[in-house]
Amino acid sequence: MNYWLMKSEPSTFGIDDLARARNSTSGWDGVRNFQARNYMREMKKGDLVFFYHSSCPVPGIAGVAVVQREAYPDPTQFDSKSDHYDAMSDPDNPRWFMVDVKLVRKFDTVISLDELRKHAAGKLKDMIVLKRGNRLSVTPVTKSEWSFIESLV
DNA sequence: GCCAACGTTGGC
DNA sequence: GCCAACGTTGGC
Repeated sequence: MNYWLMKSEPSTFGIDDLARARNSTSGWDGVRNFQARNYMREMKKGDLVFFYHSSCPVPGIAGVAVVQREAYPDPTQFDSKSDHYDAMSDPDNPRWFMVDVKLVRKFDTVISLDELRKHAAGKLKDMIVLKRGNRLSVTPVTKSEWSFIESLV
């Protein structure tokens, strides 16, 4: 089993939106970055995901979700009315993929980016999301990083 | 294949 | 709203 971190802006889709979704499950559409897409295609059902809130008053990890459905073509790429429409994508060879995730638990308080940074020289020294200039919206998390962060909850 | 220009992300 | 950092595009 593998571990991941996925970013979303809570003003668009936050952990509370996932909690309100049918079966607490939602598709994670709209990813338009090749590296992030490639990571999503590696995801297996049952993999665990940190749900990260970005571009908000307290950026950080808001809870845990689980991969419920493995990668499949993101329909928004073919919807000319969607913000995520991609005229270059061929329906016979789609560019963009998405997964479905189900909420496992919302943390009582967000593990803030500030708090994570306190460990940036220690246990979390290789964590991608703490690297300078990182913008990748889907990143792998190691087992040791995962366990350590869970211990901060 | 290089690289400048541009658009986007995301913390502050 | 600013701006550093980065990915992508497109001219050459």
